[in-house]
Amino acid sequence: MENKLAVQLLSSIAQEARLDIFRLLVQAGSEGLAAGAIGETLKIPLSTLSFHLKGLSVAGLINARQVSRFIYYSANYEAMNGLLVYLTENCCAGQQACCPDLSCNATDNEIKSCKEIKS
Amino acid sequence: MENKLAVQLLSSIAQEARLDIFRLLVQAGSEGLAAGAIGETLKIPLSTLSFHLKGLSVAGLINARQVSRFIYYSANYEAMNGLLVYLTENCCAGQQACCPDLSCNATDNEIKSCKEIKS
DNA sequence: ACAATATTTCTATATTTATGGAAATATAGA
DNA sequence: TCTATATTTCCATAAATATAGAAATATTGT
Repeated sequence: MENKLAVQLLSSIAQEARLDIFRLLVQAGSEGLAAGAIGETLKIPLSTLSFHLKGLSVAGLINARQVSRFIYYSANYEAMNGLLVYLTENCCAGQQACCPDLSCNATDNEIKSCKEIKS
Repeated sequence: MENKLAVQLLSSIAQEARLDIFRLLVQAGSEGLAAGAIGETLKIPLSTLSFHLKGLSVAGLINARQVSRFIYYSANYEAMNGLLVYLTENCCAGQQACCPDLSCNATDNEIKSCKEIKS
């Protein structure tokens, strides 16, 4: 990831309504939610919501797919993970004692290991 | 963490210069860097740099400490970690197959376990 | 007290972003 | 084709943010 892309992603969630939208979608899972459902849940006027959904989409932090009349929006987990890694890269001069070690979650196997420990 | 605080933190790094500054400090470790050293490394005019350092400080993402004539800025790792957790909380409807499981890094012991696996 | 260094504040200007009502577009069912 | 539903685009206005030169402030050594 490079600076400009990261700024795009960060800008897209650096706003109260958009952060709420994004977190809702992160929690909703890959199926996502229709625009109307998002607006209803978060009580956001539709034109405003549409403006923000577009911002998140253009940045690349959420995906949209049309299902008949509905448009389902979902979190782009890859983009999110890339951003988190970018932010914490080479943390603490390589000692990495002070930040979550995201690289331990970077591959599927490592994620599995991490979860096994937890359970 | 709550929405408004997270937006504050995100806004503070949702800008090219400030993201560079923050990442430089994340990598520098807890000792931090003097303002002048940051400006020199990143080629940012001092008044602009000062404006951005203030933004990051007010948001709470970096700390400042004065050492004689120098002011050392350092990353606030707690704030950063809190933000990362907030973003990924309850990811994927609790299945957490799609995002780094930061909660496995949430405590020191868990971080240790995670690292042991990796090595 | 003076000079040198480190950093911030002041200032004006330029740019970007957010808001929500009203109208437009798109899809689907009767 | 008519109607209802879902979502977006248009628009004007309001507000927040970024830039960097010049001047001001703070600290230290002589």
